[in-house]
Amino acid sequence: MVAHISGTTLADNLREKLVTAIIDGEIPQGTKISETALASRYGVSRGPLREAIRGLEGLRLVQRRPHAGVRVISLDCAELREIFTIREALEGMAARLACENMLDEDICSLDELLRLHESEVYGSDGELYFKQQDDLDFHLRVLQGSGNIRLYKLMGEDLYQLILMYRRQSRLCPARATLALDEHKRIFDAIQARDGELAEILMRRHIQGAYLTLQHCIGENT
Amino acid sequence: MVAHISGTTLADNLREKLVTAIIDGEIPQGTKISETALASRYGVSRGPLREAIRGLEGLRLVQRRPHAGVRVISLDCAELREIFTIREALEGMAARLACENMLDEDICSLDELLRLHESEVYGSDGELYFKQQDDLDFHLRVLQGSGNIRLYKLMGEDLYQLILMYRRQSRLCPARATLALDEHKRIFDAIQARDGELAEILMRRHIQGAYLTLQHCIGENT
DNA sequence: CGCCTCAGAATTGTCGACAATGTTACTCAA
DNA sequence: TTGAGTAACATTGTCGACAATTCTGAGGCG
Repeated sequence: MVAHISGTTLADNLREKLVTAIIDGEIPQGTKISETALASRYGVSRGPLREAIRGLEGLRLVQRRPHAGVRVISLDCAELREIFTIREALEGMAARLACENMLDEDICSLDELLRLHESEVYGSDGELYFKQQDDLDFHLRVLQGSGNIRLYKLMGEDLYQLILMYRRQSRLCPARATLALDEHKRIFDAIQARDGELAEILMRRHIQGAYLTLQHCIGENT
Repeated sequence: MVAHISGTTLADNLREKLVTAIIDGEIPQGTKISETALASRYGVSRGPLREAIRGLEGLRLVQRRPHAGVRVISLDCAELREIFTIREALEGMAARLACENMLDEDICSLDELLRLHESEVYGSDGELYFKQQDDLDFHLRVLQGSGNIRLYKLMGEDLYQLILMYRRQSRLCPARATLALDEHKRIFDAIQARDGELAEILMRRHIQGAYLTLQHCIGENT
């Protein structure tokens, strides 16, 4: 009983599954992917599988050498730094743009989101995973508010996959919930005041801070 | 007599060919791509072709609807603006990073490149096309000098394809050669002085200026 | 003991055929 | 005349088999 979701394709479904499998570490970093093995595992032929892998290649989740197979990328600290640097540039710009382009109603909605986050942080205090989702939500909202669709897709669909991969696979210790929320609020204030310059600076600092704690965390764990 | 370049693959070759075909406008914007037609045209089966198309999809050069075919994206002004905004953020960051990470010998090499460009600009004065290649060279050098490999690939391999597509397909009129060269030189000075803050600002202004002239040009031609 | 050579095996790349879906054009009734 | 319904067609998606290339390891030579 194959669950054929209409309007989609085996290769597309498979790509999504593989993305989450890699992000969750189900397929470990550095693993060489065997086409035949994966194909039989997911019950598809090698055709769709190969197309799905081409998609992963576009996301730079795997590296491919012709005639020699693909392997899942392995995340080292240098690459984490690279990704966060790119993120700093892009999300800083997104914050700046959001000041110009975000609709008043979207700003109100973002305000509500922050209040929700606040209640969660100060309400119960064992919500590490939730915190991550909240953080993601806020950043995605800002990206969306920038009005730059390509920017939104580039960050939200491509780079965030890698960041999630880091977060999931390095059991991390973000005692940063209240601090991050506070920074979010100040970024929001800048957006509400339509102060693009300030919003960009604050966002960049926020991401730098996130990187430092994450790096510190990894340094302790490895 | 098929020219099988060893160490590569039909799908990869085909992807490159299709990229240049799209960039050069050989396959017009908005065209619906027929798999069978393209496959027979390039003398390959539909398998490699489909994989190549997956690659194009990753570059966002084509859009795909399941079971309904892919079509080449069509470039409008809004998207041009989006791309240049992203470029501004990323290359600004690249310039900042280059100040920290660029080796002295690479800086010397960049200096030589600029002198070469200067001689070309003031030597013969009918070199519009050359100017574009020079501009590209400079920016790629800075990106490479940032030391951020992912940033370099993201701009150099992905986004620049789209920018080239604009440049090629809108017969443009860059009487900006000397101005751009001057800006390049000032950016170089900042890099040489290891002044990241200034280099980022100058690079961002430079790209904003390039966008304005390009936009102005398109506005006149359409 | 180390290194090179060279089959054999395993894996990747390519192809043609079949199945599933979307599109189009025609018929017929309101 | 126009609109819905439907049947034929065209296109995309999937599969299994074959070809080409790389990897592995056993054997021999220095």
